Amino acid sequence: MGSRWGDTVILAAMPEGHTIHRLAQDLVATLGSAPGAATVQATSPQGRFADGASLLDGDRLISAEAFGKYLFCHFGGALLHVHLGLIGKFRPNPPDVPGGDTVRLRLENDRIAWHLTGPARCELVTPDEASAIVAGLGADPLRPRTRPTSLHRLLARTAKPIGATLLDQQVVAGIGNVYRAEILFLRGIHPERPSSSLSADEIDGIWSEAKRLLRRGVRLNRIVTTSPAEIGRPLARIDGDDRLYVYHRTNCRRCGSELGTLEIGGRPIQFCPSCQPA
DNA sequence: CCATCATGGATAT
DNA sequence: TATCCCTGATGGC
Repeated sequence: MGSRWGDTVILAAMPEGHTIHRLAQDLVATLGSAPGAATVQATSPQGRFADGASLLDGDRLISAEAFGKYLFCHFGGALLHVHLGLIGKFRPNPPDVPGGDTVRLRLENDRIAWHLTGPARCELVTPDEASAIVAGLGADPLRPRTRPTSLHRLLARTAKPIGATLLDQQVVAGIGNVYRAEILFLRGIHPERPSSSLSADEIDGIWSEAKRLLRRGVRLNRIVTTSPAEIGRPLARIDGDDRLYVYHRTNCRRCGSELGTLEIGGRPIQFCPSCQPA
């Protein structure tokens, strides 16, 4: 269930790039400081980020930004880096909800309390350390004015399957296991195709599809890749089994064919043998 | 109650 | 390639 914040229901979103970009927006909107606005109280109910939290306590959140799945929160006097990993969550609560013993970091003002649980990373970093993290990432389709130039170059250079390179954050940042499967489905590309065999048009297609789907993910705060026309319902009302074409399904949502499953890039991917011929 | 699994990634071998 | 790390929903007993 989502928690309610104003008119917006904020769902417990799943951590691919859209989740992190949406978090950056929501954190600034709810905790961010207009000049003279209230400061943030920071604690670590779990205790594992006690030093960092005490350093942030009483500071102001100036801005927050996402690069792929990496989140950076710029406070007045410190820079917080958060990576949710597979199971991490950063959830909004009413301010009277206390943090439980799994809450690594609690950021609170008079209106809201954000609870960070299960992060792969929660640390204070220097600007140089943050730059080094960002420098190691491929192009992020959710970043403004970003072009797929490096994507073309990196794919041309490797015969590794496209299903593997799309998961590699050094090649393209923000795509995870769900979007990988859905993007390749929508572009009709078999996941085992060697990256270097893709045409320029196919790479541009992957890029624009990623941009479209991830942007939609930010807007909805969840992953929906099916089209309203195909499902026969408005986007906001597409849910459950109808949200995806192939990921974690046994049959193709479009043509009904039995899906294949392969382990590529160390993780399982479903594909439609009919819609994505080899 | 317990085991399993998940939309991720760093680190060891 | 294998192992480990975090949490919590789920399903089997």
